[in-house]
Amino acid sequence: MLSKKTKYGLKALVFLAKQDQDSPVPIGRISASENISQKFLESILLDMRKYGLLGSKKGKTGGYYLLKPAEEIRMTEVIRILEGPIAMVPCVSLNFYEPCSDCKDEENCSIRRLMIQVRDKALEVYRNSTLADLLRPQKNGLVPED
Amino acid sequence: MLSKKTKYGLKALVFLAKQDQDSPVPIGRISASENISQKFLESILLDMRKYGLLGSKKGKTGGYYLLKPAEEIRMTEVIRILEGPIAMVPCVSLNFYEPCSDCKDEENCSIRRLMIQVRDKALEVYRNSTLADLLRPQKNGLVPED
DNA sequence: TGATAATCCTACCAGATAACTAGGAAATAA
DNA sequence: TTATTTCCTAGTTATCTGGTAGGATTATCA
Repeated sequence: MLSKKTKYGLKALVFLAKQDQDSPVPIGRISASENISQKFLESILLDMRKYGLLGSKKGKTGGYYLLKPAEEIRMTEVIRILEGPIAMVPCVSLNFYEPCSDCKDEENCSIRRLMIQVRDKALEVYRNSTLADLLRPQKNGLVPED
Repeated sequence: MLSKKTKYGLKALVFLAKQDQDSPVPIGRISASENISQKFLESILLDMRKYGLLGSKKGKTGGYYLLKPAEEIRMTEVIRILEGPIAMVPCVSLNFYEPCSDCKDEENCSIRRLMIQVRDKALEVYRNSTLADLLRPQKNGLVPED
């Protein structure tokens, strides 16, 4: 499940991308518009700044702003900063790898093989979508049969 | 992240599929072989039985066994029983749908659109693999560049 | 220069969930 | 009838999530 942190972070990014890029947007405006606890959002934005996704300006006319055009902000980057690993199992994560304590034969682990497939498919999606793609208003896809 | 419950459950299924299908396997044998707390595994197997994945037999020669051949046990089914929704967001789940409390316009939610793509890709993987596929010993796939 | 309005930083807290544990009832085979 | 299993309910403990509190720091502007 996607954490609220990730959800809020994504919403904030979308909001920022829609704003005038020449002046920073204060937290209060984002939290009010998106119905997010200001203090919680504060910590999320701070995080995104720390990892180079956002810039910030202190003081009276301060706030947050995108450091790159929305077209260049890939979802792989965003998800990893906000949610952590894209993989479902640490032993399959590319950026947050950790061996399983119990697993003896990683190479031939059946669960691992399945989870690698899932990871690769998710990566495919995230790699091919940028913040700019999230902005385009358009109908959601149809649901599959199962 | 995959819960330990799911991991253990999958391991147990794989173990069961490898055994002689004519006699039930007691929990103790599975937990010992797979290094899982017996009591915890007990509750997991009970769950899988409840949802029709496993059969059980009480008493002295009792234990658990698969109700279907491994080829017919799809991962969609297994994951949903053990882990719950496959989707990352309830408002996108096919089997565990729930609307977002905050979301005003579900049809045009940008996060939702992204998450539908991810869900569909994951479904694709799970739908195309059965318990039998997990049994085949074979090398894990190569890692992609990013 | 001082009031104001913003980010920055550390720490804390409450509720939920995950991962297990305890103990015994019910069933079944030998 | 005894040993061995599943079945069931109800705990317990540890970790994580979401949210708060309070103040230090920085920058604008009157």
